[in-house]
Formats: sequence, C-alpha cells, structure tokens
Amino acid sequence: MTSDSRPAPVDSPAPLGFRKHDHDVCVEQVLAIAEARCARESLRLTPVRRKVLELLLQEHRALGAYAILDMLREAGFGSQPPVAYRALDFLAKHGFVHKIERLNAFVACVHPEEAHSPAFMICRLCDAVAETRSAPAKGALGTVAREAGFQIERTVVEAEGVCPACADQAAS
Amino acid sequence: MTSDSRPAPVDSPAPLGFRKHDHDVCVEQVLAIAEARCARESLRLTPVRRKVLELLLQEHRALGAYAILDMLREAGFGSQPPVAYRALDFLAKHGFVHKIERLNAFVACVHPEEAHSPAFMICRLCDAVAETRSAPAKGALGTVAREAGFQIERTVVEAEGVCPACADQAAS
DNA sequence: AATCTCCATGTGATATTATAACATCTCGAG
DNA sequence: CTCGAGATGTTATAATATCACATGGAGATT
Repeated sequence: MTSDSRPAPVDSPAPLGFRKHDHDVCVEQVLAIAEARCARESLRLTPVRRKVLELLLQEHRALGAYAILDMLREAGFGSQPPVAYRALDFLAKHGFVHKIERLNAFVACVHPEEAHSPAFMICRLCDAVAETRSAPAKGALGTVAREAGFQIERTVVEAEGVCPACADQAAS
Repeated sequence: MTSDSRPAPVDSPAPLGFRKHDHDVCVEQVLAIAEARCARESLRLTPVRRKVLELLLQEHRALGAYAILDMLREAGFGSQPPVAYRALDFLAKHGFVHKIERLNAFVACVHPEEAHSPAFMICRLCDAVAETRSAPAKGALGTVAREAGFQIERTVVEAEGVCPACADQAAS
C-alpha cells in the first residue's frame, strides 16, 4: 500500500481530488499553514504528527491507520498502533485530517485554515476521496433536529459513487 | 446487553427515536411490512434474518454485530460472526436495517416500505439513534458532485450530538 | 542548575470489528 | 429424483482500535 507500488502513469491509480494539480506545491502549502496555525495556537506539531500529516498530504487519498503505521516504521518512528492512532487523533481533533467513517481511513484536510464541516465524495472503484464543504445542519436535517430537540455537534457526510476518471474508464 | 437487563422504567435507558411510543406495536408493524415486501419481491426472510430484524426492532437502537451475535446464540442460532454479518448484509442490502458508520453498528429501519436515503442523529451520551430522511444529493453536495463529474450512488449522513433526553438531564 | 510537571512517545498486550474459505444443508426448478 | 443456487454453520484469520504502563523531553518553578 506504500507509494512504491505505483506504476508509471503519474496519478491514474489514485486520482486525488479528481483534479490534477502540482502535488508538491500543495503539500508544502498545507504544511506551512498547519505549522503556522500550530504556532499561533500553541499546538505541538511534533515530528511524528508532522510526518503523518505529510504522508497523508503526499498520498492525497484515504489511508488506513496501519498503512500509515507502516510508513512511520520505515521512517524510523515507533511501529505500534498507538503511535499512528495518537498522531491521527491529534491531527483530527484540530482539523488537519479527517476520518472517513465509511472506509475507516484518514485523509489530509485540504483547507485546514479554518474550522469547517466537511463532506466527502468517495469513489468505490479507486477509493479516491474528494473533500468539499457541507452545512447539513443548515438544511432539512437541521430543521428536523431543531424540531426534535437534538443538538448537532458534528456531522458525517460521505457520498459514495464513481469518480469522473473511473466513469470515463468504464465508458471507454 | 440483552433486553432482560432493562430495569423498571419503560424506556429510559435506551430512548429510542427520541419519542415514546408503543414498542410492541411498532415491532409488529415493521415486521409485517418486511414480510410482505419479501413475499412480494421473492426475498427470503429466513429465521436468522427475521430474528436479527426483530432483535434490532425491539432494542430500537444501534447494536454492534457481536451484540447481535450473542443474542442469536442465546436464541439457538449459529454463534460465529458470519452468521450475524450475513444476516445484517442481507437486511442492509434490502433496506430493512442501516449501518451507522460512526458506531460500526446497525439499526432497524423505521420505514422500510420504500427506498430512501436515510440520515441519522446519534446521541453521544446515550447512543440513541433517530432516523430521518435526507436528500443530500439534491442540495449543495449534489451540485458540487455534478460539477465535478462525480456520480453519487449512496450517501452516509450522520449527525452526532446530544438528544433531548440527555440535554434535559444535563440541564437539571 | 536541579527538580517538577505535563504531555508526548514507545511498547506489549488485548479488545473489537470484519472477512475468507470451505463443508453441509435446503428448497424449488426441471 | 436430481441438480443448482443460495443459505447456514464452522474454523481460522485479517483488519481496526484501545488499554496500561514505562520512558523521555521541554518549559516552568525553585
């Protein structure tokens, strides 16, 4: 599951957020934003945590905790599950990564600069994940919740389907 | 975790869909609907499957596969995980139960008479789960998906928060 | 500088959730 | 009756996640 299993074509196996773009730049930028925010809020972006965020940004798709753990091991960090889970907990708590419940996996957030309620589109064929924003608490669900007296604190919104790349491939 | 652990008060420990109602009637009704639909569509609502649906309806909250498995064992069915998972797969595939991804658990559907896209409100204090309908593909998410060329097939919408009963308790 | 405290890390063990693989059984179609 | 599809049962194992406890490092306090 590490990136060395990737064949020649640049990014066809793991189509990222459905759009091509300069990976390295995007990784750099988000890391810089994360560092800035941690400095501002006195959060400790330690080496393991930074490494996990970097790995997720580079892969640009959802990775399971154990896949991350393998990479951490290769990078010389601890190799027991809590190492990965703790880093992921920290990153998720502060919005730098999101958990994809449907996949029991994690993705780096693509706009960690502010709090937001994410929604995801998950390709069932290639597992690519694209993040967008959602505001389910403002729509019909919010109305129902308010009427029922339910206080929404967090929402999980995940759409499963077929991404453009896989749809094209199927059509051809 | 079986229902015999329930103390005197009718349904305070597991507040169901946030509203009181006659449990037995509701179980009966939904089972009847399920049976009718299975007959109509030539689906085989076998004893294990029916039992699982009945258990979930009676509990009226999300149960993990292994909790269900324990109950199946007590009822004389097979006691290995696949027994529960297969029944749940069947029921979920046909919309009689839903999986709550956030909890890795399952709830009986409260209106199995027609296909629908469910949304859930999950109390983080008592684990009660209420189902309502959603149509996320028709809102902002649908627009984004259409623009991105992503074909939505299924959506997971789960709101986590505090149910009315728990909120009352906290306030008192 | 010594020490204290808090939080992060490392590790071993274990819990929880889920699936693979294969034998057997059952029921309806032919 | 026989055949085939699908349902069930069982063993084994995979994948995901947490607990508990020892160690370590950076800043605050003395």
